Amino acid sequence: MENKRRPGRSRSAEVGEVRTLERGLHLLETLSEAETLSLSELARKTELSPSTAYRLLETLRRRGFVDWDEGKGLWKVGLRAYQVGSAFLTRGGLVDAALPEMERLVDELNETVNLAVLDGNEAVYIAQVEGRQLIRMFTRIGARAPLYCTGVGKALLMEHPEAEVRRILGSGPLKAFTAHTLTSPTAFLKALSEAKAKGYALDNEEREDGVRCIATPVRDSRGKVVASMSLSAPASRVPDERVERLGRRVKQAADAVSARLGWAEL
Amino acid sequence: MENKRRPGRSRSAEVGEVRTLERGLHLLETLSEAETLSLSELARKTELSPSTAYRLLETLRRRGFVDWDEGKGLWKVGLRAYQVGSAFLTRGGLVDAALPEMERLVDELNETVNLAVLDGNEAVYIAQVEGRQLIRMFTRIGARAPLYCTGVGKALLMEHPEAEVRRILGSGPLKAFTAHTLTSPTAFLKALSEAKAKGYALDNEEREDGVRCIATPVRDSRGKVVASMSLSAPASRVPDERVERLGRRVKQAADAVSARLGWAEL
DNA sequence: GGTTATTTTTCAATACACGCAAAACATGCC
DNA sequence: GGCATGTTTTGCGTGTATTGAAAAATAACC
Repeated sequence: MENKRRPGRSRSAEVGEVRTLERGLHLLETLSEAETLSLSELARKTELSPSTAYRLLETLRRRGFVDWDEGKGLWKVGLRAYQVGSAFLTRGGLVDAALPEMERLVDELNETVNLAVLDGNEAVYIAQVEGRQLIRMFTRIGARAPLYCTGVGKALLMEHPEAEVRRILGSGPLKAFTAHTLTSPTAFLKALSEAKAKGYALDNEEREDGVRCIATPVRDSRGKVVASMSLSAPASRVPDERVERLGRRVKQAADAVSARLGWAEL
Repeated sequence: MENKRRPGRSRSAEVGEVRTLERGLHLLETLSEAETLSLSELARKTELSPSTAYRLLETLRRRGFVDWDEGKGLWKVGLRAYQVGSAFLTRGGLVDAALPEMERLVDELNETVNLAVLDGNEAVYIAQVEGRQLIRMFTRIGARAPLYCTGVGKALLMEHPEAEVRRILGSGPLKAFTAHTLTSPTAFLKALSEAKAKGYALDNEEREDGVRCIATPVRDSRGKVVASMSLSAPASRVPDERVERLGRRVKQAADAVSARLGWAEL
């Protein structure tokens, strides 16, 4: 009685294996890995018969997912694929892409990890994985924070030209949250260039007494900084001699997310 | 004897219509247009039976093209779709060629600059550099916009013969987005020929109240219009007396991109 | 102009995607 | 709780849409 449903099940594939669609998607993937390919190359790489590959490509072309270079009979990824794909980032996909790495960081270091994006001249937290330590950070998803006194803020600005950073900061002295807050644009720019040199940004109790953050940028497939990832912890657990190591580790995690998004470093 | 092959041919589709794949792609498109959708909503919108939609989605999910929100059974576009789609940008180098000029424009004028291409009878934004002004445009990368009420749209149509423009516009009155929208094909054609004469197209709050755009075409090495570049700003910052100057400047930037692509004017 | 390598089209056979229907699962409502 | 309504998932037989072989067109090479 226990294997009553076996016969039907074993017949062919698992649920949700529609061969035709899989083949089409495989063609798309293959195309995206190489710049351009001819039909025969594609057929070879995907192990499809040329006629099948041809018809599938033709279907993809009609829908705009691939393009055909009239001149030299080569196929490439099309505009519609780009459009559909770009929905990923705008629909909160960044968080999905980042969460696994963030969780890994938390598992390993047991401190809270945040993800933030730039909005206007503030950082907005869009994801968080909490460490299991008793002490909690207050940052919440959706919360906003100034750029000049947070790790995520610095990391988001790392690639911006100095002139623009100055414009964002404004001219006046910056509001001090703690005794450590950098209140002059010039001091901030100096800290920023140090961060750039090291590859990670440090917030040394600049926003909140007793809290240090280490942050690095996350890039999209074109290398543009679209977010930043930070590790926040009580200053006591981030002594100077540990900063360098943590910085490298956070950078590694952020880079892994960037890689996931298709960024090929250098 | 002459219609010997009829029976076989008329039986079903044109060459290159693989229904299963088309349905899968249609699901992807539908998903990319809405935030997130449930299976039943998707099935309804795509006019597929729930079981079919389910199996196709399951296949897309296995490949990472869509994701499933475990919590509240909703589907969304997945990471692999993004990865595959972004290959579109690294292919002709259009965006690479344009970004530096776009950034220069933004540095100089401090307004948002967009790059769009023609797809069917719509414009699709493929790159954007945001100005540092507080006011934001809503256009997002990957978004689509009508041709008749946007700067980029007009610029894309500038070289098209009148008959074709008419065909694209259709016969009926065009949907009005604002009080300024040109709703008759004839009025639009007049505006278009003015744009042609001046070398740049103006969108005078035709899509959105209070927003003006100035756009010019970008050409490939053969002189064909492959994209258009626009500057968007609050109408208050683009008074009539400044339009001419801005138009020349945007044209200069777009021409520089065309040159980069190998176009030698005249 | 023949030889080889591709891209398209034709065509018949059958594997496969399909939709129905029913089962599992989830919600709400009295 | 139990009954009703809605959605997601599985099972299964049917018929058609997808398939690969092979041939026909096209191009590329020397």
